[in-house]
Amino acid sequence: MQERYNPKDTEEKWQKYWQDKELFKTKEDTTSPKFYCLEMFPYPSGRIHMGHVRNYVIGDVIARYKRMRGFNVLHPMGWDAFGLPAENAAIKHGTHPAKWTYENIDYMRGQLKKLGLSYDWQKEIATCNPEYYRWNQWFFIKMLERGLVYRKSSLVNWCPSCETVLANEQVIDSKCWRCDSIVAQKELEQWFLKITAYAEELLRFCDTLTGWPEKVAAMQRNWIGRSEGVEIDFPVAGLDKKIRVFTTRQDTIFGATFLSIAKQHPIISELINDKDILKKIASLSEDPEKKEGVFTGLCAVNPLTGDKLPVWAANFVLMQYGTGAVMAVPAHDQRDYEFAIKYNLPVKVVIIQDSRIPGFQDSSEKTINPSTPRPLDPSTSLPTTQAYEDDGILVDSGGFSGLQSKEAKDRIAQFIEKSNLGKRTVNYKLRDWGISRQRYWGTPIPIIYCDTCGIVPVPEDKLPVLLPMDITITGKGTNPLSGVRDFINTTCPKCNKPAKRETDTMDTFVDSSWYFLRYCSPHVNDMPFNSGRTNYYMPVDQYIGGIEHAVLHLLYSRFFTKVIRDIGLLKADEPFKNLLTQGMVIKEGAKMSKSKGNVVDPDYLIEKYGADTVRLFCLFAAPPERDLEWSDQGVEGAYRFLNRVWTLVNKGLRDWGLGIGKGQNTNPQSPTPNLLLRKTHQTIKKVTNDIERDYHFNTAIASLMELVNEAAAFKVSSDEDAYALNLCIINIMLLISPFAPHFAEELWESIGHEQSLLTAPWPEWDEDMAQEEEVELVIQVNGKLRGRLMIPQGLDDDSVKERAFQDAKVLEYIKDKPVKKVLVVKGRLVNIVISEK
RNA sequence: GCCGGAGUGGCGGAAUUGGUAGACGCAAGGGACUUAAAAUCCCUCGUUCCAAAAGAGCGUACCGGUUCGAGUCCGGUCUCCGGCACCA
Repeated sequence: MQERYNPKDTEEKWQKYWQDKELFKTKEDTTSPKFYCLEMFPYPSGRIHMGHVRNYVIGDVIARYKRMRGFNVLHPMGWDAFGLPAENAAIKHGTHPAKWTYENIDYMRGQLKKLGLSYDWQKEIATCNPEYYRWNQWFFIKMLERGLVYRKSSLVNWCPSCETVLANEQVIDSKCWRCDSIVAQKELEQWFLKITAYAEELLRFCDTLTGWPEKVAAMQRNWIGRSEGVEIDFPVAGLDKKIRVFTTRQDTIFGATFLSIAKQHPIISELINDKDILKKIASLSEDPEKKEGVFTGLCAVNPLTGDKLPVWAANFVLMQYGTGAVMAVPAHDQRDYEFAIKYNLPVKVVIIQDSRIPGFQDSSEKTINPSTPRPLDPSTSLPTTQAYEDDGILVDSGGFSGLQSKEAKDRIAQFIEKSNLGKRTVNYKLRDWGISRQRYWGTPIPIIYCDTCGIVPVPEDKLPVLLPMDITITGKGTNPLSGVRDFINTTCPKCNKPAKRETDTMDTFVDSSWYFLRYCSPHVNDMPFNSGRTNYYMPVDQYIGGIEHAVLHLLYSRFFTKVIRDIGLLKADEPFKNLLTQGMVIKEGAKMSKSKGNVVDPDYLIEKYGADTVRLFCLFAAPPERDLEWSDQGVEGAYRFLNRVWTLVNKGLRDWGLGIGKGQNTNPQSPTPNLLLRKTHQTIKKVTNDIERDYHFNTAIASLMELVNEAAAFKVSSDEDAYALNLCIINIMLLISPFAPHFAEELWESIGHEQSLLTAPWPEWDEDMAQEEEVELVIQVNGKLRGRLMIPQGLDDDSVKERAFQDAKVLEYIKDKPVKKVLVVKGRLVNIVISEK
């Protein structure tokens, strides 16, 4: 063993060893308990960053730990390899996207290997490989057969910089998720996946995701956005036409004073001829801050009151949600209220506050502003400046007056259904997933357009539709594929006449929606995956990745899993049993980014300190779910720690013959076990429990540091001492191995092992050995700490009290004051309660 | 506005079931070794009172409550972070 710790040599040596001996190869048996450990695969952008390092190190520790615990671990890695940056690089540097992508993959694979990550590289996949993306096409056709795919023209989110469409989930704050450009709206023909068909199940199963952070499940529920209400028909006055509205507040229907409809509502083009009005409607503001409307000239009839209500086109009514029309109740909806004030429309109060409703507060002293007509404050009957949106008691509502909102909702819904005026409905905010992308570097959508037969899917046996490699990408104009004649021109599979191919490619989120299934059997060619093997490994036991995919990738994957289950290939209902969303790596309080100039280069760090130091720092500086503040000095600290362990082992080898089987426990029945031995057992227990308890590696490593500190201070003066220290150091090696694997292997070998440490089981602790014989007892007087003393473990309460009352300092506090009560918490403290006077 | 989460030394963070607040590490200060420096090792390190020690007081964003006892539980307030937001 070398005198000095030399990470570079050590790490290269063991990486080669692991590879040569195929130690990370997945076992093909399906009898032992399995553990599927998965980290979100990266986009091959060129080089890995610290966020990747943290993500993959966390996963690697879990995989290594579970292997030592005897699980059959599947721990794969691959590449989310289709995507726009490859095309941008092609435009900028004149390379082919495929070449650029595969070169990046090669470089990044090397980087991951240098981190000592224990992947089974034989399971590696890249989504841009035809062997992979043909199954995207296959799933697309299967979904088409099941009615889960359709094509329609609609307003879509258009990113002018990426020159492509984005799904709703991919628009963040009106900006493109990838490049932050402001997203525009554009009318386009698109292919959609009917994720809404699974809205109810996706929502319901959120409750079963107990291994997920509550936050992520909440975000998904929020995104799906279920709301119950009724659809009601409002006849158009004087015409045989109806406007159907959706509302969740049917209890306020008697307070409706007008209707608001979306400016794209079909009734506008159908019934309105006045060019002036049409023009005004068309030029309504797009700004969501400003409420604007135009009176259409139409009137509708409230089916419950018979009142005539003016119909307004309003810019804040969304055509995509509900029916594109709403009944406006300004007294009880803030938006309608503001709109009514602006256009001088009537306000009618039909709900008043109910003192029986929890949260009711009597507010009799309200400021009165009599200048403009306002609805009445429901509790004071005085004018107010806001709509009253809470539940309450119905007034002025015909036969429903006097009911509470909750009951009124039910009764009015019943009445509407019975009278054939409408029906109860459920609406979701979730919309179908538009997957067409007007780009080259993605999966071709397997569709053919035939003048005779129309839209024809490519037959299964003609898959894959290969992405042509012979292209030029200019970045100007349309999709590069539309210029490739050999690709576009084909024959119709039905009638054999000349036909054209679809030139759009799929959203790359399709690729990542099922890759975790492919990993289970990445080399099968007749199916997307082997069901037997996949059913054995699925669901993923631990999934690890960034919170940014809380809705996007995680929702799409859940959807795909359910569809594939319904196709009959999979048993699992949900893909990811446990989810860990790791925090960001930040420096100087901000996310690392090139523009801020605060990036840390993993290659440089590995070169300088070695991968084990980088791994250890990432794990020690914060628990995995929290943000990690990068600290160069913290890295030094991790490096120092490894050096201290190295020195400890070196000294042992030199001074007292550290090695396998060194020393005998000369007195195994000794009534006072060696203190170092006890600390060793306590540390095994602590490290194991910290890993099992939400992967709190930071405290696990802290306790290892404590043990190392004690071992370093320990003086060997007998055979028993040597035995204890020997056992302690061997356990340090085992316990540190998931965190700093090369380092542990090197030490393991240095004490005489011929087999890799990877074949060793995780150590177990002996509860008796870990037990303290004496514990420190804290004595409190009236809850304040007044003394400490050592007592034997398990001393009975009466003796504990007796000893507490022998403590001189404690007696001084008590003096002659009467003792009211004495409380004993076993093994911890005594609290003596006395009267103050 | 609604829904999550957080607030503890100079810093990152511990405190697992209501029971010794500040483990472990970083930084800082002092010392040893050295011609010197680096590395390494040892000591100090929440704050106030006191020359110091001993000791005592205060202290987990703020106010209050429950309890023998609260960083932890309850009610309210403030601040910060994340998500959603004309979704009828």
